Amino acid sequence: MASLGELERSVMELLWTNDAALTANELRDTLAVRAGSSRTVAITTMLTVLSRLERKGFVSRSRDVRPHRYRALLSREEHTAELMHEVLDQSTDRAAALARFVGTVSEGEANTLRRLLDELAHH
Amino acid sequence: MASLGELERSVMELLWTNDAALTANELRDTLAVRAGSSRTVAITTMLTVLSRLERKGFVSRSRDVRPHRYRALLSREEHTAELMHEVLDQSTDRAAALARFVGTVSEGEANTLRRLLDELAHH
DNA sequence: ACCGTTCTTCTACCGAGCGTAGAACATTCG
DNA sequence: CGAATGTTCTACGCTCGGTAGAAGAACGGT
Repeated sequence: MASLGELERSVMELLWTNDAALTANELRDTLAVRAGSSRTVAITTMLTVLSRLERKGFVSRSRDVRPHRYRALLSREEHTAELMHEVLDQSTDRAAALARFVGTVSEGEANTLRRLLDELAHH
Repeated sequence: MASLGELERSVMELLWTNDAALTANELRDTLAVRAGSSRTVAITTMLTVLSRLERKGFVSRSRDVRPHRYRALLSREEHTAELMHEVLDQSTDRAAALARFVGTVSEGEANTLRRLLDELAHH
């Protein structure tokens, strides 16, 4: 389960909230603004992080344009769902784990799940 | 989200499948047997790992007996459920994330979820 | 075609976390 | 008490993530 560092995570957050593919400089600047200049990194730092994210399979890079543009390979929701599956896969008794999980969700979230499963049943 | 290393994880696996509280030596020996002697660590290594797991809040240690005995604070299923919640908490749109999750679950698991939610509704 | 500017890659350092275990200290038992 | 057993202290090496400079590549204007 490839994990993310703090800066890597911040970058993914930006990519997840921006549908368009962004450049390293756009990401760098947006990050600086969003985090109140407490997060102003060198452009090379941003590029290193993006390369690592690419290697880990979190972002894709358009090499045919200059400057290169990056975007998230999965949406934030897809990513979350994937992580939930990975976590669940570590369990030996999936049903038991699901039971614990369901047992600790809020009433509202339980209803959300019921509705989702209902829709699923009706294709 | 405190994460676990490979050896730490192996130790937790042993503790999760053993209801009784175990000693460092018992864990060391069991580990050696289970992993076909490819995983024979020094007893001090085991003790270090257990101390770290204690600090991280994964195991409790009985200091009043000698040798000390260790056991998992959460069951494997509780741990899995907790991780699922942590993952879900990282999402901005929980319902959307749940939708993705439910959408990628097997038919059998969907039925398990329906049954669990049903039981939940009937207190 | 040239040169300055912009962009990318290469290389490297640091700190933290984990696997690893020896040395030294503490406790128990015969 | 002394030997055996158990625990803590300290420390080293490795990998990973944050960080960025130096060097190389490509572009844009004249």
